[in-house]
Amino acid sequence: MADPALGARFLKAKRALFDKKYSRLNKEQREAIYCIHGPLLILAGAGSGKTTVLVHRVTHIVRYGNAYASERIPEDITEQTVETLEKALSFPPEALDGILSAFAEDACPPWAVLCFTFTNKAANEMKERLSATLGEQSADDIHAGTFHSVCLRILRREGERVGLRSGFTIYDTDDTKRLLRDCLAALNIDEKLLSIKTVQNAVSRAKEQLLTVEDYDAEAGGDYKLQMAAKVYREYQKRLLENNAVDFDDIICKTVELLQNHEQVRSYYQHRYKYVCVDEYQDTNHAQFVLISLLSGHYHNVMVIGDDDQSIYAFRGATIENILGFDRMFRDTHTIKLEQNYRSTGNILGAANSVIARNVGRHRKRLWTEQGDGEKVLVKKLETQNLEARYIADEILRASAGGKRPLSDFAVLYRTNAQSQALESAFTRSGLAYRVLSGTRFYDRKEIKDVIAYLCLINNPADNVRLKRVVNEPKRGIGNTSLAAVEQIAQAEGVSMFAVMENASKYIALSRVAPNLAGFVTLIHSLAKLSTNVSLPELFRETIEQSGYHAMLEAGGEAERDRLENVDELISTAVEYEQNNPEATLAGFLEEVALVSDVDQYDRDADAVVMMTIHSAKGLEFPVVFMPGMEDGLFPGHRSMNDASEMEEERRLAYVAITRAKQKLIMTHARERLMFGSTSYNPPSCFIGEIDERYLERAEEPTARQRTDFYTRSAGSTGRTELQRDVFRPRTAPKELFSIGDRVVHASFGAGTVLSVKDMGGDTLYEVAFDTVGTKKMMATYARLRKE
DNA sequence: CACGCTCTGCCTGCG
DNA sequence: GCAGAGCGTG
Repeated sequence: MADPALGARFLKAKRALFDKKYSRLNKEQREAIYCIHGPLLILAGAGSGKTTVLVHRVTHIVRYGNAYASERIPEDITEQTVETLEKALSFPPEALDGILSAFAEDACPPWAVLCFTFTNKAANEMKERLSATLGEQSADDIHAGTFHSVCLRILRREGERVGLRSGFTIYDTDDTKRLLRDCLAALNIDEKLLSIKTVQNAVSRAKEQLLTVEDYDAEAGGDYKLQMAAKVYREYQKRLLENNAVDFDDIICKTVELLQNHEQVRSYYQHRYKYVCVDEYQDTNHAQFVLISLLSGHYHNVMVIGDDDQSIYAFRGATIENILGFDRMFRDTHTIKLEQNYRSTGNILGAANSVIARNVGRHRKRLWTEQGDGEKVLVKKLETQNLEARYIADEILRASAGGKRPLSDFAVLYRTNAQSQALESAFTRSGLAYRVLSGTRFYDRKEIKDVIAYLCLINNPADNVRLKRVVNEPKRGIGNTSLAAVEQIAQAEGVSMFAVMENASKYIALSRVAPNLAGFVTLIHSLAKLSTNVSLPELFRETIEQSGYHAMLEAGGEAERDRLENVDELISTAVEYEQNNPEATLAGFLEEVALVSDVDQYDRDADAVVMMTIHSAKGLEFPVVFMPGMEDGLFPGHRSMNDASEMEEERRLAYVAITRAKQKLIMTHARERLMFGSTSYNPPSCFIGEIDERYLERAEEPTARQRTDFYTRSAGSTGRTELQRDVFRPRTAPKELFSIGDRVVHASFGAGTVLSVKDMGGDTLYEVAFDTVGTKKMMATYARLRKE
């Protein structure tokens, strides 16, 4: 037996070495990494290095297992070994890996670690960072993915046990809507009584709560509306089954059902995954919580990380109670709070803290920083939304002029997508390069969904929802009446609509449209045949050609040009997919498309101001952040203002927005604003009032007359007053006139050549071909061009 | 069956 | 203020 004093020195040296390895992290972060057994809740405030902790912890588990906490002392330990270890303490952290690996104990194989994320983007980021620390080989074995992709993988293997037939398709929210519309029609329910949106939400909430049709029916009780919703839910599930389809919620709750009811399957996965990690835990719903509990049911090594203060998705079913009550749901939970912020200045954090402190339902946290106070948060009142937009554009031009800051330093974060309109036009006029992260995602575009629907049909002709979507797109003379007849026969005979169409001539009811139906059937047959022997891009091209979809868009001329481009873009994604997957199949492509619906829009390298909703900004950070529309009725939204829990969610949203800013935050509000076509006069947001004044700087406002003056006269009109000049004065030389062919320089676009010059209402519109950023149009007053 | 007119309702949105 | 859906007519 070794000398106890020597053993103690060994343990001390070992732990000191680990601390040294992670010396760039703070104490709480290190604690999170070392704590690998049992339930762990990490409350990670905004900007507290959440991802770093997550990645390091997984890496640590795989490399060293329980090495840090272990009390084990090697039998053969000698004075000399301990001395070597103690000496190693002076090594740089990077040089310690070799020594530390000798301490490894119960290191976990990578394939036994499961990490859940919410978005594909987060999953990819995690995989990338794990590759960087662990090496590609091990990182690839770690199962990191979205809830949906992980569950789908399980369902593809075991789905038959919960009533899914192999090759089932996935319906997105739009397909779901279409199917629900059919259900309402079949049940003779007026959409005015029970809107599609309402049932869609009801069904989705029900599934997130793991309520079956029977449960829901029972809960409806005497409530007529709920009873109707229950009927629709029942019909909807029946039809999903007929179409061999699942919706997004089914992917989760069918997996839960599978694990709950099939001991063998449950046991397999429980033993397979030794460690379960969940990112953004505040966004999980009840079904996901149950899933996590089931999967971690054997080893109980479940770690969740998140920030209750950033829970902003209650409206889509997330239950903040999951993170608030984690320690009650999992016995012997260890909780760690990460409160040191590495992102923002003191004033910005002060503002964030004072707003969020008003919420009642939260874990108490207070962000702090070692950085200085920085600049105060600027609050600026403007007269109208257009002036607000111009103010922002002007401030950005000023702050970026002469390359002081790249445009990518600036972000404009707003509550609603509609707010981007005014901003965009102001930015265009100022010649500011900008990017809008819009609400409609690539795969949500109508033209893309149409082409995909054709492809789904080739892959699975039983898919009635997709069939109905494209059967008359472009027009083929197959209207609703004929379609209804087809559907009725299909229902009566218990076959798919496509099967009825294949034999259309057999049915008297269809005699009139039979030739049209036959044309469509021939199209799908011929494409299906093609799909077996040509490449995916080739198949896509043939699909849009033969279906007449391409011709239809071309006939649309200028108006449809974007759509045409998007369709071409889809073909490019097929090319890419084939390059990445040697065994590319149509079914595989469609599956990926169903779950990967965001082509990551945000490119942080592009030199452009970025604008987006606060929701989409979660997880991002920017040196300078503008928050326009800080008005009661807009933010917080008028629907939330008389509901305490909704107000708390809006407040968390404000907290998310504020904590995106690293150095400078500017909040603006407009006295009058166009909402739904009419003018509203909104008071400044109550959230501004909740910020302690010592963190604020209120910009003084020009008088009403002066402002109106500026607004009513268009930029550069002959009647410009001194004041207007003062507000929007060009920062470079006074307006100079250029002609075609002149070489000019723009503050943010660099050098270029003037292509055209056009007089426009006293101002001049230049079209300039820049050497590096392409051709742009801009008004002289705002472009501030200089001679090269 | 297709087109055009009127009516409604509208925040945020991952898979 | 605008888009999508419902409805009536050619």
